[in-house]
Amino acid sequence: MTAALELFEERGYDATTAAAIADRAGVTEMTFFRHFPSKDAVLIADPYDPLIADAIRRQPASRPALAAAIGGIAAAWTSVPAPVSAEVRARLRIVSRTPSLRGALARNSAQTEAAIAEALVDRGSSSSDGRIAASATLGALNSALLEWADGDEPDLGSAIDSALRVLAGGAS
Amino acid sequence: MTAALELFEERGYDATTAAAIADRAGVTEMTFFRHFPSKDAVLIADPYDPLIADAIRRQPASRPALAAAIGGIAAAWTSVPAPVSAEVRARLRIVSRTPSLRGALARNSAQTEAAIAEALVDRGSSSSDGRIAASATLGALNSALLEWADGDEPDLGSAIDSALRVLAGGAS
DNA sequence: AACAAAAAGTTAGTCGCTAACATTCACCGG
DNA sequence: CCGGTGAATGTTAGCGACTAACTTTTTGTT
Repeated sequence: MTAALELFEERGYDATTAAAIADRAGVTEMTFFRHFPSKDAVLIADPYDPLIADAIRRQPASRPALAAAIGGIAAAWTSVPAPVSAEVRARLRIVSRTPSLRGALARNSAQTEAAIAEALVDRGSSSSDGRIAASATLGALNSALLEWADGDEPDLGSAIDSALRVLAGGAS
Repeated sequence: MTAALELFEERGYDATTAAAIADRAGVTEMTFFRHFPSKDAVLIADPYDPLIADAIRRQPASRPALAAAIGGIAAAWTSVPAPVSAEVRARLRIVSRTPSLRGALARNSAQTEAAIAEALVDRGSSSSDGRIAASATLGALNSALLEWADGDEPDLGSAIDSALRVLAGGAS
């Protein structure tokens, strides 16, 4: 993973072959793929799905689906410590600079999306509404995260806040 | 394109090689890639970006970003005739049944997203808010479209309506 | 009929990724 | 200290998406 991140920084993602990563790590290409299911998995991995889903389930029942998803995500992110967010940022910065990785990010978000949708259904949304709210929320969140990663502002929380503010309809 | 859609229906997307598509079309693999930049481009192509962007620019200035994006898309889709929507549906149905294509859909949406974001900025949004609202809207829209394509209900308009209703915060 | 431009073919290669099988390594009881 | 077992790693070979460089055919026009 270290080797991969170094190379991505040096030459960019697309110009880095899996073989080169393996080489720098002193390992075979096959070994690389045994540890990571794909080249993009080095950058895109988030184990936060259950946290988010739980936080959503704890949202007040009175809130509509979109608001509940928003509130849940905001709550979940408060538990992420600063050192972790620095790492997340380094990864996302590469993603934001590499158009070909946008698809990978979305594909990865599919699981998170399903988890959110399920949590919303548990709260009483229709499955259709749940899915829609989940994908809208994640779309906004990913967009805000990428922008945060690419900019200078250190605070992850405020990046998320601005995404949620827009979703809540408060932005002109 | 016809050859590709036939094969996707018969064997599924992943099980259809580019060579097989070219073969059925009576053409070389190279020729296929000269007409389509990638295998997934056969399914995912939408020339509606300018339409949507214009419709958004025509939204009342008083509306916040998200609401304007919603209203613009709804307005733009009313101009799509029924036969076109049948074709769109056939394509999207394959996308919805093929997880590996989800990323492709998102990658393709990037252009539409940029167009929407730009239109929102023209209306006075900050570029950050514009991007966020655009990606949320497209997330919701894509999600609703995929669900529509996979279901039985013929009316595309109402699928879009439900996406917009959720975005507007009216869904529990 | 001649010719320029556009489209299609040929060949060969890169890169991501997988399968099947062989090998080395690390740890653990005897 | 030995032997053995399971995990981690290596080897080879191959598929499929895609690209590059170059040649050939087709097409439309004068």
